[in-house]
Amino acid sequence: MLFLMPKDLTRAARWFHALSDETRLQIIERLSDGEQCVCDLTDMLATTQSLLSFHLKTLKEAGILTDRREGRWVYYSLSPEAIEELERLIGSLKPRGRGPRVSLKRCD
Amino acid sequence: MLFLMPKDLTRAARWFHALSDETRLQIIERLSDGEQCVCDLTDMLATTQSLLSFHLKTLKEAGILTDRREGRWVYYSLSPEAIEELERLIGSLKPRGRGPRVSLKRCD
DNA sequence: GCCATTCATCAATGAATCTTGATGTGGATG
DNA sequence: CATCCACATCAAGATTCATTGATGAATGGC
Repeated sequence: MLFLMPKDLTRAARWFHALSDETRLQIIERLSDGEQCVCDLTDMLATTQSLLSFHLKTLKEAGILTDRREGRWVYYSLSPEAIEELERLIGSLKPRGRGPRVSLKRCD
Repeated sequence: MLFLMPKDLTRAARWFHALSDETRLQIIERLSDGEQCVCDLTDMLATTQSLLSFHLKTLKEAGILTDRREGRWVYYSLSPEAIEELERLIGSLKPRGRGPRVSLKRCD
């Protein structure tokens, strides 16, 4: 039986929460082509600067993005490790063929 | 450039939201060994029956679980298709190597 | 130093979500 | 039919989250 430690469960829940917003998914979409500065993301994503900053922070705190300041500008990019981690996680959610397709255990 | 249609973005956000709760992840964990009835899940997961029902509904509406009634009992199980879909989705979030590791575009 | 630009943060509002406890529903049993 | 059991649903309160608008911090140009 799979048994994620509570700490991992918490982390997983946080990750998924970070991904549970359309704007944040759009940000990730944009970043999958490479690094972008906040100013360009603002143009592309039709949000306010303040709101975008909030979403970027959410993704960064979840470990999905990293940022890099260069002069006045801040560039965000995807953290490849995080995405791999997510893939592993999803994999672990998969039904193991082992168990009977239909429960043999009766409840009465 | 990846470009998820808005409808897919919405669906993806809903999926991730369904996975963004520790109790729901525990439910999935339990179900990855096979079908379980609600009564057993209640025992395993230290929640109230009512709350568990709420979370099961959330996962079911997201398309992650299916249910099957048998007499007085209801059995829930993971929907394999949904998990595969999720894997594909995660895959699509991956940074494509194509873009420059560091943005070439200058902002001034 | 002074001002403009880029981005982050804060406070306040409203919306969505979680949680609880009570009630409802459908199946089984007698 | 009456009752019990497994589960779902509902209403109400608590909490978390998204969004807005204003302010703050850091950088660079003058």
